[in-house]
Amino acid sequence: MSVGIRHDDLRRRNRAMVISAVRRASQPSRTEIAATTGLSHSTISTISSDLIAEGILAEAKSNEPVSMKRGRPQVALTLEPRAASVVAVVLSLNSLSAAIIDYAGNTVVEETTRLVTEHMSGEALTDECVAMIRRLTESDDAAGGTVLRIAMAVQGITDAASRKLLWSPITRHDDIPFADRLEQEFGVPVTVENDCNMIAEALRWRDPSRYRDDFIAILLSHGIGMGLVIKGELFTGTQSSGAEFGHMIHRPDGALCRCGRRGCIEAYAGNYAIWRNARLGDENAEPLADLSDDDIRSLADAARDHDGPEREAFRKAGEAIGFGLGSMFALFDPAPLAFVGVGATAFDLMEPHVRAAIAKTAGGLHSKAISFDTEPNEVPLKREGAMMRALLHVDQEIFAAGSAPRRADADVA
Amino acid sequence: MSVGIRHDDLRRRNRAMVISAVRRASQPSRTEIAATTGLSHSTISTISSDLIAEGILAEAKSNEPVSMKRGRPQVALTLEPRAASVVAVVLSLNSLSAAIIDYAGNTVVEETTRLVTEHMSGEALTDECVAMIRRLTESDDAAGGTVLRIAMAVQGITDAASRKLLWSPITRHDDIPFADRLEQEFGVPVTVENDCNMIAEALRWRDPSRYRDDFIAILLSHGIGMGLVIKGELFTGTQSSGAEFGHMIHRPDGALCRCGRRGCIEAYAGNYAIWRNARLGDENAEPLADLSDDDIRSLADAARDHDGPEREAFRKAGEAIGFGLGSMFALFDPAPLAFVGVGATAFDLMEPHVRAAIAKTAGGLHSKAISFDTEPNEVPLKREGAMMRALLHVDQEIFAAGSAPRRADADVA
DNA sequence: CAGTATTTTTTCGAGGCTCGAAAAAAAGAG
DNA sequence: CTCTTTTTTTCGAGCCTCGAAAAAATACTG
Repeated sequence: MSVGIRHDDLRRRNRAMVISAVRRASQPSRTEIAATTGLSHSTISTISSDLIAEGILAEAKSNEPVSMKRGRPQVALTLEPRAASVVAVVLSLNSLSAAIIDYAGNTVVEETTRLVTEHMSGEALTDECVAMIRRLTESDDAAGGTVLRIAMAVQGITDAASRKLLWSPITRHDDIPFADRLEQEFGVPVTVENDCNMIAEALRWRDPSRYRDDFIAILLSHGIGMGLVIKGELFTGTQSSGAEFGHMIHRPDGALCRCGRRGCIEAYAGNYAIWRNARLGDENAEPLADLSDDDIRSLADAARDHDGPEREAFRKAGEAIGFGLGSMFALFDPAPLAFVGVGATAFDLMEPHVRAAIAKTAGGLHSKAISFDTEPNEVPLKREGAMMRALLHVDQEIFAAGSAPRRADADVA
Repeated sequence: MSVGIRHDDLRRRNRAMVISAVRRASQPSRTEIAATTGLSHSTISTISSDLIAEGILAEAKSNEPVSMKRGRPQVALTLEPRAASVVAVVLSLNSLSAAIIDYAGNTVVEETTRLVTEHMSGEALTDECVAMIRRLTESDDAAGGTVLRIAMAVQGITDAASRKLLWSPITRHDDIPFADRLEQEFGVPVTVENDCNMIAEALRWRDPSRYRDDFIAILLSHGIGMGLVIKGELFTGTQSSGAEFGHMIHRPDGALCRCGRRGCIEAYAGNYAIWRNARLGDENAEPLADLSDDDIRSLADAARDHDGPEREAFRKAGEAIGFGLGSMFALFDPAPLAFVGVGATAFDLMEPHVRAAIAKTAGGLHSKAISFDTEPNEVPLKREGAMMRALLHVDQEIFAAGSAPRRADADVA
């Protein structure tokens, strides 16, 4: 049962609200914050002056947009960049990247490397992460606030506690405890989360008007991933990161999936599946290990150019996605969709079939009204999502709790 | 954005916690409540004496279980039955029932009627509900607390705000605004919710050790319904009651479903589908309108007796359910299951096929560990669920807020 | 049977938090 | 230079929860 509310929780929650209001709005004044939170002006005044004294917020002195209004001008509040920093790590098939980000969300340093993840053990992968983070934190550019949190976005299934990678297509090894090792190395809390969930988180911040309480991000790539936001919350499994759209069953005992099972949506709509259908015409052929983005683009060009197996392969992919979405919509009603990744460049070939399939399902009543959007480049989204996760945690768990000031140089102000 | 916490919210929430602790535990003492809520003894003491003064709680004087312990004996707190009452209405195919329930959860009066819902308009159905509730509230037995809330459990899809029945198999009419009409008639808040969601709510109270944070109730009846609890919350759609397991797609463009579409799980596992497969062997035959429970039982007997079309029909049903569950488990991991309704009496015929299908899906790793339970009689569950919904609302929204005492005779104590 | 030990419940003052009202601050308008 | 308007801060009042101590109610002990 959830625990009672103590008196000091109250302050903590209201501090959290103020911080979150500042992060969300561009540069709100105290008055605006009072309006959005519903708290009184006096409370907001007290809390924000505390936060400024602690070096978490700052008054934006710089630009004068010349209010042109009578009365005392509003003072815009901002996040103090030096209040803290976080590290966002993105680990994907054959690629690792990391960045240090300041408290205001600006990237301070970053690095990206190619590595052959398929042939690496869990330990080797962790070592690479440790080494890269260490290079970044020790680089000269990494001045500013102390690192208070590290967030990883990885391809694959993570556990519900965000501590380890349970299974991933990028390596043959299971149960890689990234969080434990990284916490040990760097002495700050670490989370490991599924990359598609991070994509969803990022979309929320990129375009809050479109992606707010309910939406679906689908990653069309070698495999098929999904990040799901329902009722304003990231939807995860009870034990794992969940939302494995790609492994919902499209056709019982159907095409051979990379996961070894049969009939998964991914076995029709993953890059390898589209290539297999177009080039081999054999649903049971062993999935290819890797496939370049160009391979997919040329399949798409061929499909656009003339009728043939390529076009049919994209049709099957669209159909699988559409029926899968229809099944999901039976559970929680239709929601706006974002298709992310290379596959999004070929989405024009799939869209009519996606819609046609949805129309045959319970969600079909509104099939035409469902909004589709595409974003070919998933890499920045993954990083932004991991960054936001880390920053929000600092906001809510560390700074909202108060106590000591965190800024490296709190006495400057 | 969610609103800040004011000072009086604090009291309201903590009052809510105390009430909920009393409703949950059998007869907790103040000390136990302090332990479960984490609040201090003094706070619990203040709040509970307030609640007693307001006639919401009472000290259980009666039975002495002879604590056999040294020290001042604990005083058990109970819900004061006369603090309020609620009405629970259950509307199903050709059947309407309602009951008045006191604040402690005891049924005061009840009534059940058969009616031919299929041929009734929305207005006629509402009229029947109004008439039955009026009979109950005006009956002599209905002494006790004032009715503070009415909760309906209906077969079909309701809207997310729990105000109307959007679509139902029990009538050909759509969009029936039960809540508006009943509120107008009786002057108390009314909710209309999907019956399977109420079944899930009821299971939580019947067996909290088994069904708590994550579980699935599946109603095997003429159609297939589901009530889903994830992370301690009833899972509903964003616009509708959602969780329409029966209309997830099992086989694209497959068997003809009662809903007019093709390949839904229900079109393989609903009573009509099992009967159709067993007796007609034609998946495209128009679904029968009604089918008695005995029809299903005799199909099950035949299937147990010898191999043949009956056994095959149950196999197909089990397979459809299993693949459907597998797809769901890809989204949120496996959870304990309760199979409710007539179909549960034939579940022995389906279980191996359900498990075999799950084993072929992403949830399959733990397929043997997933617990199945059956409960043939869904009717009391629906009523209990509606009752609990109504009572919890009174707890949380009305009594937690405080202000005036609600008891009919608050000065008796 | 009286006194002691033990456990539960209540009482009471202290400390925090938010709120409303009023004051102070900071501009533009005339 | 004064008035008006709007934002922000200050200050006392009113709640709420907490810890400690007191009160209450029972079993144990000799």
